[in-house]
Amino acid sequence: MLKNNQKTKYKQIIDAAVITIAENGYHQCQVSKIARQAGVADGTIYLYFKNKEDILISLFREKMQHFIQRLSEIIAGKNTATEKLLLLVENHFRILSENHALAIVTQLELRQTNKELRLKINDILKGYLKLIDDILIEGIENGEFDAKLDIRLARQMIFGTIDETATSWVMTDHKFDLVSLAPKIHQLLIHGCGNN
Amino acid sequence: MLKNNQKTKYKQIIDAAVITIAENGYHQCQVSKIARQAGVADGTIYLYFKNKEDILISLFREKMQHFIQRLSEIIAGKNTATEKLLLLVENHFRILSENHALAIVTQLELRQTNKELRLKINDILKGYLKLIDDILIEGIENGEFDAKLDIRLARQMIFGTIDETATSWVMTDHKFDLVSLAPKIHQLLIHGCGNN
Amino acid sequence: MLKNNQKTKYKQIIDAAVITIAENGYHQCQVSKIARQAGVADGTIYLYFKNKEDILISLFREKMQHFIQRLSEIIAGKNTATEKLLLLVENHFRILSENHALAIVTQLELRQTNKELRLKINDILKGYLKLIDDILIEGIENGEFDAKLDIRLARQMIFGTIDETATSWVMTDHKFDLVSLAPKIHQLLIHGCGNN
Amino acid sequence: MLKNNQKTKYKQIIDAAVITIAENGYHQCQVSKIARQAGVADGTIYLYFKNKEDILISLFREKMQHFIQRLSEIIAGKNTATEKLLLLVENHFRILSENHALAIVTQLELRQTNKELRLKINDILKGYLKLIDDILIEGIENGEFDAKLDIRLARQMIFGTIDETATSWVMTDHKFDLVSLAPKIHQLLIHGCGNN
DNA sequence: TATGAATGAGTGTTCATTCAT
DNA sequence: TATGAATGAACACTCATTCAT
Repeated sequence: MLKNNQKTKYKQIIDAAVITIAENGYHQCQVSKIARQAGVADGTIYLYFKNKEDILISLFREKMQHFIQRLSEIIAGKNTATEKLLLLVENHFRILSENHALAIVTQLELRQTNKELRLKINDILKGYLKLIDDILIEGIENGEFDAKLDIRLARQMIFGTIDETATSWVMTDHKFDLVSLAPKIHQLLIHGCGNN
Repeated sequence: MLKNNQKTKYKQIIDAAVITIAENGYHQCQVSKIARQAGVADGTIYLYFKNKEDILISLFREKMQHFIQRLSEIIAGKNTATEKLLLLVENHFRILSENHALAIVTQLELRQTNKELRLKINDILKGYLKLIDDILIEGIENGEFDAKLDIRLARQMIFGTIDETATSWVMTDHKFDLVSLAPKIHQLLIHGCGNN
Repeated sequence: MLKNNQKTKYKQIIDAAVITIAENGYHQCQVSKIARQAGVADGTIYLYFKNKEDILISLFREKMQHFIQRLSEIIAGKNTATEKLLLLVENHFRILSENHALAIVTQLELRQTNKELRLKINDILKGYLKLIDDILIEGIENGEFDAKLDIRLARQMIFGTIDETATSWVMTDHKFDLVSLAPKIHQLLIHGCGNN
Repeated sequence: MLKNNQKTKYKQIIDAAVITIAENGYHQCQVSKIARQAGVADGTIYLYFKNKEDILISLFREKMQHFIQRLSEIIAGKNTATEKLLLLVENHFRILSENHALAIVTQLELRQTNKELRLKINDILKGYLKLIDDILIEGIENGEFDAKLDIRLARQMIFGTIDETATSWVMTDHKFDLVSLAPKIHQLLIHGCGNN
């Protein structure tokens, strides 16, 4: 019960942080603003998080867990790596489209941080990159993908392309429909620019 | 003579900023540190730049101009879009490899800024993206690239892949040789992951 | 209890400001000096005042309130405007004499401010000028004062004379006894220089 | 010729200072602004004035000299102290009315200075106060004024009243006609508020 | 657990003055 | 005389974090 209550307030603060950062930008998001949004006192924040940076890390970890969980479930049971890749791109975009505040925070605001924090974020990101790697390995093994594929580089292409497209979408204030770009992006990732 | 001297001090401050930001990180880089590194007084900075942000913008504009200039010259006169793309990737990586401090600043530190500044940076970046677009258009016109290519998405894939790889290289403290990855990246961009 | 405590710290800072400004002069009175004198941290100042200028405005408002309050009580119940005017001059001088630091601040330091702040100060001053006007009106109505008196000009004479005398006293480092000048000043204000 | 030229540039800078201070306010009036207004280089200022404060002192001395000179000439030859006092008030107001910029500078901006500078200004002011004293002495000697008049206090009343009225006029952006107030002010100074 | 008043370290920018030319 | 590029000291204010209650 107590633990449940803690969990509630912990998530409450994280959700308040997402909203506050999205609305004010990372550098205009003071701890006191998060506290006010969460409906708790400033000091209470420090009962659940070590410091401000810890809020960010926890926020990213928490959200990325759901992200990975959801994508994993969607991908699971599909037969081809090609199809899995399409679903990954499409649903990555879908999740961001469903939560603009979160999209702003992950694509823009969370990057306005120092290298140390970026390394921690990269660490959390590994779980997501593992999803891509698994698809790539499966594709190579069953002959869908090029046997000589450099997994790391292919993963960087896939993640870099998705990320660049998503950031571009956020920078233009979500002006266009992100999800509908998935098939074309997928086509590019599988076949490249070349006239094959 | 005077103009020359001014030009010199302007560049002197910009180069000092690159070094100081790379060494200290964006948020630990005080104007006074840049001044000391440049060998001028704090106040002198403000004879050449409107404010601290203006140093960053100017730095990025100045360096990106050379970047684009150099890549343009290398690409000019090549016959195929495919070859041009390879040279673009390779020399993009080469320029970063030649100047680790600049790589740190552009890949990491310059991004720790608010949206407003990011938009200004994006504006400057457009000159570079135009280079990519021109290659894509040429490739489509002479049949090297897929006629149905979405230029914007293809450009985002190319830039996203290069950028993600470069950032990854900087985040690992330039542990591997970036330039030698160019051919494989190029292969991925042209043919994708698929087993064509 | 809380309100009481707040009130205490608010006044504590104002009193520290009076002393610090009187000792150092307005332009040499840094916020940190006021904080040190008040025995609080610099940041605490900003829990009670919007900014440095707000300290000054508040200081003047707070002191002027007591000033007016005290003069009003002394004047109340006296029968003639002439007597009231004497008491006003005498007690104006008395209050300044009792608090040299405050006298320095109001006669000299508070005037070293820009027009905008001066207008705010003038606004607060209106309460005091009203006291003078009321005396003048009463004097006219009961025949003590000239029926054709221009209230505004008479008020400016009275206030100008008191103020000039007080400033002169402060500029000479309170060398002479201010209060004992009241009867002569009063005589001048009532009868003028002329040989009536 | 050279001396003439010097004189010219000296006055040129002083006049530029009056305009610049009146337009920008004392604290927004940088030496570089005065230099630009005067059409000289910043450094040139320091060939004619010791420092910024010296510009102010010199400005006040220069203008006050003309002020006193002009008032002296107007007063000279008049037969009664009463008439002289009227002419003094009237022409004091007239000179200020003729030069709004100068009025702003002397009534408002020049007072935003520290005690040290104020003492120097007071010193220059003595020449003007002497004019008043002479009128008072003459008035006492020829029986126009009260034989028991305290010269210092009477002078403070006269100057304080003129000054307060002039400042009030400047603070209201010269909304009313200052010169036409002279007779009433004069009446007040001679006869006071009383119903004589 | 929860509060919120108090803390105090940290920095971009201005501008009077100088001095080499 | 005249210039104007260069100097560098000086300061109000913010905000993450603490701790007495």
